[in-house]
Amino acid sequence: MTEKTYHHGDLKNALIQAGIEILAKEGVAGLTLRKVARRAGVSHSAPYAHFPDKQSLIAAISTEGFNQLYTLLDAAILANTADPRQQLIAGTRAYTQFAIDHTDTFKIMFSSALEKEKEYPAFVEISQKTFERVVDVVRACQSAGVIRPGSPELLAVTIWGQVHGIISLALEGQIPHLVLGEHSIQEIVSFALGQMLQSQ
Amino acid sequence: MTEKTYHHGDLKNALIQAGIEILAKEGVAGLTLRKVARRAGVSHSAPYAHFPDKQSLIAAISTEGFNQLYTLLDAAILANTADPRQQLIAGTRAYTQFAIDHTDTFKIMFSSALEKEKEYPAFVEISQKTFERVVDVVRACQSAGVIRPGSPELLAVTIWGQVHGIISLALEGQIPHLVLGEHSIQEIVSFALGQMLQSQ
DNA sequence: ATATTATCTTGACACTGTCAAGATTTGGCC
DNA sequence: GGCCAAATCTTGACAGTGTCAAGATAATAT
Repeated sequence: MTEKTYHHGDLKNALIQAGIEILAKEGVAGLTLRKVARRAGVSHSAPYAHFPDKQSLIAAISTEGFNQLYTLLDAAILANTADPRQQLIAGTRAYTQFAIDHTDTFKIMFSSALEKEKEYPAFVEISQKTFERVVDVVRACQSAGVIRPGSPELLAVTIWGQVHGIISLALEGQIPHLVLGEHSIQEIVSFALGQMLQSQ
Repeated sequence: MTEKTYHHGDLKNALIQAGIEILAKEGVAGLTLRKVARRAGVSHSAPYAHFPDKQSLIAAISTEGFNQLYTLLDAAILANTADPRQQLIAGTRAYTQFAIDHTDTFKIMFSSALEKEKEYPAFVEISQKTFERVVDVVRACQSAGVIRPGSPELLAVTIWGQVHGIISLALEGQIPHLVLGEHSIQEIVSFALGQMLQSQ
């Protein structure tokens, strides 16, 4: 339903989709406005009818990435409503898996929008919503005595930061073979989270 | 001693320096080979006598960034030889401060070299050396009973990952105002580290 | 049905990374 | 010292990029 349409269809979504595909196949460096247009079967400046500039397309792609991430995260959390600790573990696992499965989308989500980030309300919204979901779980963990009292937002930043940091270092090849040779990313993240929960 | 030299001098270092300056003033997006050449007072393709391509220049800039980071980190550690826990705290603080003071250099160090990273031995070396320094401190902490036994490399990844992750999220504007409004990055990192040490 | 608007194409511009060819300088070697 | 080879730098070119202006085409509203 996104490609049949005659002279134009919902190009906007087609462009976002094309961008995600290029990202997956050619990486961040291969993501070009003209290439996206080509892949969507449209002239090189057609995208300007839908996005004021490249940054804006990237923001849309990032937003879509966050939507997918949120969906996965939410599903993982909902699948473990009985046990807050398990919600945190499953959520973390989902987050990590998303980064592994969509490496370059993940990279662009957390790198390019930059300071102009606030100019894209949809991005800000889903980004905050995602964070809020983490805070929810932290609160549940606090109620269950799994995490000690204190600002759930601050604690969420702490936990999210650790998971995010380990993933980032791994994706950039910064984790030495000594470690990555013996443990998968999931294992390292899981170990770190376990350590963190132990201190509560 | 880097600029007097007649027709050419040690252009290589001048280019690296120019790159760092541009990074500081115009950000990652503003870092252009031709701009670097211009700033070094040289023609647009002069850099090719010293770097095979742009990636290589970026690798050199990143390497220099790591050298500076290592120096700061090492100084912080050496200033607290009496107390391993304090070494970890001071090292973390130095790392964080470097990221704050040289945001775009920090970003490029951990983002662009990418998979080709292994093609730049100097980068790999200082990068590993820096990590080893963290491992050293972790070992000292273990000896002092500040950190529990276990693979110091894995524990180092855990700690470094957390610090790095919080910094990354902060630099990308991903930490909500609820948190960043009340605490500085240094405070958040410090809080996280304190939490981590408590679990040992 | 016509006029307005949204969408898309074509063509251009400055800028980028990169390469080839030539000029200039340096250093080693007689 | 003077010459030759290598290193260094300049000039000019190329394809590719993001972006904009002008025009063509389709959809929508009246």
